[in-house]
Amino acid sequence: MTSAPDRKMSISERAMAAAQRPGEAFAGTAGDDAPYLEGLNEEQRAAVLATEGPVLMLAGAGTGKTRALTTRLAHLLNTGRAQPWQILAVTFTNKAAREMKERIEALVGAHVEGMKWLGTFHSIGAQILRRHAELVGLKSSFTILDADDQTRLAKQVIEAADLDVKRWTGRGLAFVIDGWKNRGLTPEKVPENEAWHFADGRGISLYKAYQARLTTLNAADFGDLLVHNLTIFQNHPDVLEEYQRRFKYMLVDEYQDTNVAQYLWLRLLAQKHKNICCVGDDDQSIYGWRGAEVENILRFEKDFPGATVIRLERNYRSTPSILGAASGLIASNADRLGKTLWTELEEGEKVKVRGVWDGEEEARLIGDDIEAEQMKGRSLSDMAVLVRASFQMRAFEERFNTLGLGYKVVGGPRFYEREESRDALAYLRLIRSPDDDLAFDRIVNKPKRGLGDKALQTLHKIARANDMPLMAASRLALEGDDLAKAARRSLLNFVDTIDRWARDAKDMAPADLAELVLEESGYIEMWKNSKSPQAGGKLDNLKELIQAVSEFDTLEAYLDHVALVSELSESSADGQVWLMTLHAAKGLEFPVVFLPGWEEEIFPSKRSLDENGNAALEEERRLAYVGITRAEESCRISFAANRQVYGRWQAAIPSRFIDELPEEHVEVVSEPGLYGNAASDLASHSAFEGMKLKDDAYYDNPGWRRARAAASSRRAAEPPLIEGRGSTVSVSAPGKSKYKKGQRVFHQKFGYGKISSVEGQKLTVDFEHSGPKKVIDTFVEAA
DNA sequence: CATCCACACCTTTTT
DNA sequence: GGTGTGGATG
Repeated sequence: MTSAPDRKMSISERAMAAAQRPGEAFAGTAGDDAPYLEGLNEEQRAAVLATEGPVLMLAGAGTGKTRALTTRLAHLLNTGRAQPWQILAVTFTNKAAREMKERIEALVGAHVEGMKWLGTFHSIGAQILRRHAELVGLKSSFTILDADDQTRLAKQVIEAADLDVKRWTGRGLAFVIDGWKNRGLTPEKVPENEAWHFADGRGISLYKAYQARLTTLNAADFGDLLVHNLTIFQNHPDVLEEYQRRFKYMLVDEYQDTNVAQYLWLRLLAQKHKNICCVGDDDQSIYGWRGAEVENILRFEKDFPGATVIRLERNYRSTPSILGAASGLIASNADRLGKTLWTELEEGEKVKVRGVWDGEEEARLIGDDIEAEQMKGRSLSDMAVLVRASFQMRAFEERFNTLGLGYKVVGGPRFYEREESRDALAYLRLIRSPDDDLAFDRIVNKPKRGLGDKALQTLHKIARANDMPLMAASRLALEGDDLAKAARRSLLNFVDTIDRWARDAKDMAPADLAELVLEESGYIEMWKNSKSPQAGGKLDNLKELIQAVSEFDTLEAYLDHVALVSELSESSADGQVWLMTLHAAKGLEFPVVFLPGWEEEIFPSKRSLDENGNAALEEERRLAYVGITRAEESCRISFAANRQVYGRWQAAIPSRFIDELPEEHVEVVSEPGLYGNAASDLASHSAFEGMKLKDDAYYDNPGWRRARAAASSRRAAEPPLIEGRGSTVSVSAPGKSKYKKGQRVFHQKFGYGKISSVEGQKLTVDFEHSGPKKVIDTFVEAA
């Protein structure tokens, strides 16, 4: 059980925490009746007490997973089974790591400080790599590259290989390399036949070149943090053994999201003590696109014979309606371990499904709902709007702004991805690691120092000829006479200044250094003189950045933090509605949850389906499951008939996921006639009988009347149910269309077109002006 | 070196 | 629809 970012511990948890005076807890008397075990259910308790040997904890949504998990850690510490630094606890996200830390702290107090090995895979991987960097040809001061740096570097590699940069993008190469790294593959280990994944068979050699560049730059990308670990463990058994011995107990959260590299890493480390506890929920695996392998969790028992499997199925979060809807939906997935969530909570309101005319109306109605809830005394921070993709957020932000509703976007544009942040960081990076060419390139002439293209080209040439970093090449260039006089003076000044800062850095607080650098470099001056309207904001951000640095003791710690965390700490928000993607919402819960945009092509995402077919569809469905199960009391799904994408109007049809919701847990509040006979058919359904037709004055326009007319002319034509599991909601109504392939039709928004295929009531029409689109037949008329 | 314009790409999700 | 990049131009 986890909670919204700003939610406090429950009262019982606080009581437990208070009862647990840190010092006394370590007296060693804690046994099976320790106070912190109170209030756990049988399965949770089993998960805490099964300390020895491999354990797989299958924890459904809202079943008190985090509580079981943190109690387990507290138990290990309290019973003296392990010292804080002998426990490896890995999570997938920084948010999860932070939360776990806080909750353990509440249980065992300051002892959490000793838990040096609690963190994300990447941060722990980085820690280990710093200690043994030289074993893979790096210095321990190596820079961690973010996605942007990675792409630039990949692009440089492609350019150096004389390939067409238009055809083979840096992003593309970075993507392929990432895929290999996710599977734990160094260039040597990539199967030959996969060279074709990029640039007509040159994939592997480009990967090699890319790695060589990284070594020269003394840098590691995200994937390297783990792959280098694997290389070190495999080539240096003594190092591996050191860690195997150290980690007496291991704990892995969100195991369903681990990729192959992470899996190998865990397996190597667990070999000695085998006390590994993996927690996960196969139904919440939503990171397949990033290399996560659900198989890892599905085959745990094979990997660790004799594993104890514990299922947490009692849900403390949601009402039976919400659970029922979610369970019914996820039942359509074939590839799952399967579990049955149950709850003792009261029935509560049904999951509401609402169809609306367009995205604007959707945002307006959700805004209204939020205000209505607020009137009833509900706090804004108890409500969340969860979207599939971030571009969907804009409609809501605009609406909330007009209403004056406070909202908080989680995971929006990232602070450290902004231009000024990256520039400032580049200065700091170059000071710490002079080999960091990406940083050098970024700031050598920013602000302008008269080191233009000409000078830079010369430097790059020298660097390439001698296979050295740009900083070293600069020194060399200053000895030779390849540079123009002005450039030479300027470069000398630049190099000297960097050197001086590097000396200063040794005995200076990092925040002071940052301030000094930004001032002396003229960087702040540059923005002050800028006429750009954003300059003010940028200066503010720079101040904020310096403020952030001041929370760290060393420059290193700060730079690592930035690379691995990439967000400023979330300030808690009362009086603000949450707005975030479904991915960002995993692990959170809210009394009221809005799930807009449930339309084919958006959710499930077309792009995802195009790339990965059925596997992707199942992942999208799990994402829907995650969304619904975030809700405690009220869950409101909506879809629009029309939506603007890229500024073009698109007809949309309701998501197949809506059809898959079990009818008995759902209440449909679609505007009547919206989907032609679909909605009216629903009205004839037992569950929806007597549904009041709303006054439709609002919809009194020609297009609408046409749609209505078409709808009523075919009322009760076809049964609305998709066959299969008896009672499911059907909104997209696969009835039979009166239109035929090849027929010419007119559509209110798209104009004239010819039908290219008919599938139930869904037509694919080749419109003369807007190209092929899928539309519901009630929206067109014969032309 | 600054500014303009054409164009491509975008709208999946993140360490 | 907006934004960001890269090339051409003054």
